[in-house]
Amino acid sequence: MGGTMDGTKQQRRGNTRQRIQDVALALFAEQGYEKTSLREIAERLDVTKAALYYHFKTKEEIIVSLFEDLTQPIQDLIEWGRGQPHTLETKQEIVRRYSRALSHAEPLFRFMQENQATVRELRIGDSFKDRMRCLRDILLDPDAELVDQVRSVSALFTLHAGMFLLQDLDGDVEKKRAAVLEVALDQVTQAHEHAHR
Amino acid sequence: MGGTMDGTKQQRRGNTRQRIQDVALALFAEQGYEKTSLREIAERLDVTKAALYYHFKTKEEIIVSLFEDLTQPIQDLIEWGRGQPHTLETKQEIVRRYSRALSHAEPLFRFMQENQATVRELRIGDSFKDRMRCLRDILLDPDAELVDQVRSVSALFTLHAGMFLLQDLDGDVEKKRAAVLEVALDQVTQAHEHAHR
Amino acid sequence: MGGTMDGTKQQRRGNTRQRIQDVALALFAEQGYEKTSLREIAERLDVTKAALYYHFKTKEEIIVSLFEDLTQPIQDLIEWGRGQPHTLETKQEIVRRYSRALSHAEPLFRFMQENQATVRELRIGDSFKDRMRCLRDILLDPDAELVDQVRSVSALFTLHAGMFLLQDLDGDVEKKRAAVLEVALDQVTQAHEHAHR
Amino acid sequence: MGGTMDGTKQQRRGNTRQRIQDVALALFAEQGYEKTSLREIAERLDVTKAALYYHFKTKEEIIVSLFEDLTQPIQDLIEWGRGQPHTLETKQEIVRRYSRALSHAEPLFRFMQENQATVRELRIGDSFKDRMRCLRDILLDPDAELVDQVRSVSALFTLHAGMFLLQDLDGDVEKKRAAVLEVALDQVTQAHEHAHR
DNA sequence: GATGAATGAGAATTCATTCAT
DNA sequence: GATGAATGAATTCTCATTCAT
Repeated sequence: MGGTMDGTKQQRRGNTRQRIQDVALALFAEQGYEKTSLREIAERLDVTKAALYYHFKTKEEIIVSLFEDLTQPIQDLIEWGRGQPHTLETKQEIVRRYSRALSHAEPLFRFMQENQATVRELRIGDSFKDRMRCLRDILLDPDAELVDQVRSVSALFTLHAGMFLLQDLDGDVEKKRAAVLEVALDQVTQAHEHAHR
Repeated sequence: MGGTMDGTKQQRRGNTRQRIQDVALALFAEQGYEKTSLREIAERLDVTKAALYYHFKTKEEIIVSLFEDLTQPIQDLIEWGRGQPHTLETKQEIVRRYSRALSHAEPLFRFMQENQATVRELRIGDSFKDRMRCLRDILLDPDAELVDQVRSVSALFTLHAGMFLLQDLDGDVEKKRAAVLEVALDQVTQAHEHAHR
Repeated sequence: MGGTMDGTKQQRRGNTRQRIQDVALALFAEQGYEKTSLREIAERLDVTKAALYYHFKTKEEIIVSLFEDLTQPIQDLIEWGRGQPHTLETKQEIVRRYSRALSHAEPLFRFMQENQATVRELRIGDSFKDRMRCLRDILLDPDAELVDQVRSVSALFTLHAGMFLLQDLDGDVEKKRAAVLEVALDQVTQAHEHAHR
Repeated sequence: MGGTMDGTKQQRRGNTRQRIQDVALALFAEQGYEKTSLREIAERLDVTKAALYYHFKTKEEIIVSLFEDLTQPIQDLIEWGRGQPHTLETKQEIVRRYSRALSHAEPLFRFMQENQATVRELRIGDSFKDRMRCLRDILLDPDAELVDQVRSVSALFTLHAGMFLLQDLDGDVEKKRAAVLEVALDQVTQAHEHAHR
């Protein structure tokens, strides 16, 4: 009984963990981590609080699991970037791929962006900082002028902030994303060329 | 009334209100608004929680008062900007003054930056968004290309993020600030020139 | 069925019940009954909590089963004692046998000793008290002086407490046990002789 | 207003802390520490749980405060004992005074006796063990035979156990206490004389 | 013989807030 | 200008227990 041969099999039972993650991320991103109680998450899923604890040992583990699951592409990107030469092309490709990676894990990144104070206290804080530092170090020429270093970092940050900052600007989402990417590429290019003149 | 002409203005009889604000801001910026309890603030000041309530009606009022007291310069800047023509010089001056204003109220801005999720729920959320929008509208040419709009917004954001992002880059604080300012000016200039060609 | 003649008696197919009892007793004795959760027991055995419920209907049933399995020798001792005349020899033999019985079920008795408050609420509480009373009544001459009654009870208690109290006294375990036994015998003897003078 | 000139002044307000201690001790002794919830204590006092937290930072602090307040006499006794020569008279006096001290803090000691597993995990566990060791070391001749050492320790334990063990023996409480004391004195005397022959 | 998933009850603790003094 | 005492509502988390599979 149940499941039959249609595709509902995998969404019937055994998807609770996934559902918890989805709802939690939505609420964390909307209201912040501290303001979101487990009661609220449980209610939205129509399960008991204790059910959450069956799947995650603590509240923190929920956010940690989200972070780990959703930032894998960025981890991969860093791995890839490390193996490449520090050419302009590499840098541009990093920026392009990062832009794409961000857009996939958007709610998570909005959450991290908007809850830095919280994130700092959580275990993910450090992993996240590490990754940002790695990316930065790939984009940066350590002996470039300070101004160009700022330009590189600013590129990353423009990507980060882009989506959220432009929300109330009118225009098509895809176009805005493209514009943000272009500005970031520009900054990275300026920084690189200036440094290698 | 009060203050007389003797210069005791800022210490008056009992500067507790001020001290509460200072400690609260430090803690809010460090740990976030929700994670900072009134107990903690009171303990640091060596007064009771009830004493806080003599000076502020609610916890929110503390942060609101900080916001109002510390963002006056930015309010003034917006006022000034609105009266100016939309020339490149104006835009550059806005960026310069904004950079200076930010550096004065740094902890508050770090707090707002890092606790957006919280801020959104608080009364200050809207005032803050309004002001950001105003600044943006001064820097922006509404009919500029999207890319240039992004560049302008990115300038603001670079300023905002600058201080925090560059913390673990070595180098003198003042120099870093100057570099950040230069990048921001650059972006605004590019945006403007591109649009007015 | 089961057991056959091959000597596998104690490991049969699946000795889980026994393993649960062992682990539970160890944990109960170490941390107390309330502080030991079924989760902990299950984890140590590398089974699920639900598996425990296959073997025992409730948590209490685990401790009850331990009590019943491990105190059989004492039950027997009481039975035996009741059929004997109230001579000094009988009393001394009771003390000797009791000492031996205790040393076999040591962890259980330590548990009962150290968790009296808990035991009192459990079903075993009364059985235990009954048995202690029986033993006492065999050792006691009801019309002896109060002091001698105390001496008899104290003998029992010295045995009980002996092991644990002397833990941090240096010396060989067997010797300490013998010394404890000697003191207990002494008390019982004094009580008896004093009463029958 | 309030208090007038009768003696009710000090029981009106400001005795809550004391009342919490009283009720808590009664419940801890009756049901054990873990089985007694703060809700229960609060309900008996007709205050909220939060009120308990105004007076004690944690549940553990309640029991710690009881321990510290009620065992002062024993602490004093140890101090006194240390300054005395190791004569039989000293030892007997220790036993006498200890008996008296115990009878004052009876519920606490019953609690500690019956919740050793719990006590061991709490901070008081060690202080308590230390004190017992001190007392033991005053009563003990370190080079006495093992049997006599057991006898000394058994004396202490007889005192401890006395009250509780004899509860269901009929007879006047004071008389029972006297009998227990006599047995304990006897043991200490035997141990001493045997050792100094 | 056992698991995976869940529940309902309850625990300790924390918080912003109030108010008589 | 401030305190001491308290509250009510919420929070995270744990536990014994159940049951379909």
